[in-house]
Amino acid sequence: MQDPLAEIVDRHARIVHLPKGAHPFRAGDEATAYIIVRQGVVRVQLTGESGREIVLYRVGANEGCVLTTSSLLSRQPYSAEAICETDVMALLVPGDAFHRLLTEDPSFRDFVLSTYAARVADLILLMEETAFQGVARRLARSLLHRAEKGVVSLTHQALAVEIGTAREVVSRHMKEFERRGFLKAHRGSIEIADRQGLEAIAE
Amino acid sequence: MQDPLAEIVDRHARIVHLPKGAHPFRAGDEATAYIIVRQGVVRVQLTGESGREIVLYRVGANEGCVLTTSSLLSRQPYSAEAICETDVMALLVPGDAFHRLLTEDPSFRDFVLSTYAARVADLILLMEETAFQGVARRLARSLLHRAEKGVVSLTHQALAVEIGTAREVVSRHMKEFERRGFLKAHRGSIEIADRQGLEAIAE
DNA sequence: CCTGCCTGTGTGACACAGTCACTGACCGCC
DNA sequence: GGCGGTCAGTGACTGTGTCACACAGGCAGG
Repeated sequence: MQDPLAEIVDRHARIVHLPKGAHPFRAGDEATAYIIVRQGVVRVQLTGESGREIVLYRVGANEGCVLTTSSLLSRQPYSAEAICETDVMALLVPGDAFHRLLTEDPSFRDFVLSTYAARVADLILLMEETAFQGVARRLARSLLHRAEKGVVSLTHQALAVEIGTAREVVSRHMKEFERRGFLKAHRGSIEIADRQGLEAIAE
Repeated sequence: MQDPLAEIVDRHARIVHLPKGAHPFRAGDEATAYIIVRQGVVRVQLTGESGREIVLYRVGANEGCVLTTSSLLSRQPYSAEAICETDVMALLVPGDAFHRLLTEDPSFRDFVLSTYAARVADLILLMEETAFQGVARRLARSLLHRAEKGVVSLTHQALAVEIGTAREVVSRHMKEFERRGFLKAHRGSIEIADRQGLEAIAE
């Protein structure tokens, strides 16, 4: 977010601090304010009746949230939940100010619209992956994407939520990946041993 | 779309007529104009590598298309394709005029934003259904939703695309629904015999 | 009228994915 | 060292998707 926008928003927003693990909103809540994350990361995910979950997208520093925009504009309750993956500092722009700024402030409008456009494309991509691609491929991609210095510090359960499947399914594929020498498993983390092998699975 | 908007749009748009079956856009195309359907229905759907398809949403009379908005704003190519389900009359607002109107014209902006908000919620709902719900339930809902006077004039293949599964899977469930007396099958259409039975499956 | 041909539907065999119930392995803490 | 909690592995079973093919209805041309 550019500085001129920051000034304007600051005049209408209040700052909130949320600890890691907090829920900025849950499915069924009414949207009351537009959220702009200044520091930290918020994850937005769906939960099915069976308890299975899937990550829709993340909101990082100086980004807004599509679902919040949508809920504010349509005055419908949220259909997903948000979880702070780290401690988060965020700006809340109350609903009426949000509507006013959208009308009156071109830079605020650009900000909202640009986050919207990017996320819609992401959602369609996610749809395509979950609907048409196998678990092995999605898992390999997720591992490559979330690796830092060759290590992915996530549990099987967390990876399952990441790609929208069940933990057991992830465990089975991990076992197979390990057997093929693509990675080494540890408790709570995965060490990538053959990046190219995984890339071949991910295409 | 209200009349004042119509006037303004008319000054910047050109009218196109598309026959049933035409493709307003395909995956990979660049968005060049905002589309507003005036008459008819356009279906927007994804196609996987296997050839399997899933309907994302439909654009009816006096509605705009989220994917077009997203593509125009982010200047990314389309990730899905559009198909005219009927003969269609539509307005095309060229990209530059779209951006200008978005800035200058409040009613055009409201129009674009309101279709956006509604569709995002739809997409999330679709995501939830395909990710977490069984085929029987989705199929029952689709049948109930698309029934006109107790008849659904769609082939098994078309129903499969509707809910994002394979034709054979639909055929199997239909057989089971028929066995249970919920419906009677004909070639190219289905007659609903026990609405409440289907509603029980759909929950 | 018979013959193809095209579209729509039925089906069996199989692979993959998701669920359930349970076991065992590792970790930190008392 | 024992205990409880989290993390991972496994087998059995069900549901879903894919493939290959058979069959049925309708339509067109000879």
